[in-house]
Amino acid sequence: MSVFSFKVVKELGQARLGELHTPCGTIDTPAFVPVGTQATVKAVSIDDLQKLKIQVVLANTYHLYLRPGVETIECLGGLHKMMNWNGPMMTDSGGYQVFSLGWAIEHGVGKVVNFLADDSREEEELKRQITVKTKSIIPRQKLCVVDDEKATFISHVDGSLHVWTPEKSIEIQGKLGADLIFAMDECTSPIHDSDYTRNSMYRTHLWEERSLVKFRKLHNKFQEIYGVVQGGPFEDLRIESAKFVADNHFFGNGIGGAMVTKSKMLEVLDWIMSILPADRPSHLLGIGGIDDILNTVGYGIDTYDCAFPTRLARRGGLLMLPEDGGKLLNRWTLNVVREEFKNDNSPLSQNCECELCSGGYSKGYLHHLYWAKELLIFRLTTIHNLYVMEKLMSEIREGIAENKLEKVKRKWLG
RNA sequence: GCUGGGGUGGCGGAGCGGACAAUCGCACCAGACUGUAAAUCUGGCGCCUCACGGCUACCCAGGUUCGAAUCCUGGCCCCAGCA
Repeated sequence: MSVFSFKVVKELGQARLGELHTPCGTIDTPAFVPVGTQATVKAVSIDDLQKLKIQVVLANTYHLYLRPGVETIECLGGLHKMMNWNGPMMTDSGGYQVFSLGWAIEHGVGKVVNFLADDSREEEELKRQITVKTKSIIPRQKLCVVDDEKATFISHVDGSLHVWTPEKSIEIQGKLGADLIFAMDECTSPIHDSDYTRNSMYRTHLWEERSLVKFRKLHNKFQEIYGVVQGGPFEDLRIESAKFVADNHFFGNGIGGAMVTKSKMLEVLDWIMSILPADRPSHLLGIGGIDDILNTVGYGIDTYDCAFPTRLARRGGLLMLPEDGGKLLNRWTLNVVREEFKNDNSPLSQNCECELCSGGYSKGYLHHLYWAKELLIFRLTTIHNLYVMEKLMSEIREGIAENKLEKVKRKWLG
């Protein structure tokens, strides 16, 4: 029997409570996966992560390949040992960097387009907005170009050129040694049209086949691989891509790519989740807004990774529990950077039990730490935001277990 | 006292006759952030106005000029070197 397995413990509608078994431990799902791109969740220690009951972290293959380099990581005993994390781990394939270092720079957009993200406008209006936006973009030097064979990166570290292929990604992911790895894909831009997205999707499928071939050749029993569904916001493409992932022998279903808007994301999940094998774990790549998670667990998503909560923390954005006034309207965020907190002697929360909130730190002090660029702010706020994310996930799990997921959703979404 | 240099928006510091409400930093204010080029990025930042636009400004007082932060005269102040 494989050391890997995924067991659905309980279903509530399409939402499910699961156990994702890996050689490094079991992940209770639904779970949030903090992002530790460079083999560290920025600003916090492994001890911090363990106290926060973080179950699994995700690192980035491309970043680690550039620095410190694969050989060094092997010298240091592999990714787990190097970063002193003995729990389950994921690595991304580098496919997202085709977008973030390529299309995102060229198109001047994020994956969920900020100028479209807040509502569900008419299709025509969306297209018009995209056209307007596209015309206003100032071209900048992108750091990745892509063709069917490969992605070619200009290193953001030193400007050197790097050819990136599915085989290379899988080989390196094998050497890094994360438990759960991803097939190489191309993440497209929200601004790409259906023609580009279609061609890109076929390219991704070829890359995923190549990833699988390489992965099987490695005969590594201590890793499992996820496929990735692409297809942008287009129904026919998403369905075709979901079928592709379903038909290939992946351990898990990854769902990636341009969601364009929050409401489109739900449509996408609606199209694909019934196609993807339900006995596999499903991972929604790069999504981790509180509303996004609450709105998508009901489609059967098991794991989420996202840089947002930890990045937000470093910018002074503190996620707020519903008990402390966190709601959709304020994006569950309190920004201690703002002047109104300068002389605020009150603690952030009476309900949160994280190190920041239980440690007697006032909002005014956090405001000061931020502006004084004191490093403590990063650790405290990151711990807090991860605590809130974990609280959210544990309440979701409890909600599914006790048939009260709707109540949990109402509590958080308001 | 002599010689030389200088006084510009909260600060530092450009500009040296029109394109200057004044480059650029810093500081400050606001917004963004979703598989982390991210302790980052984008705006704003004299006064009035949602805006078009208007008003007051480059130590002070005069002057030259169609036009002055920029040139001239006088004053006040600062810095460096020499006595």
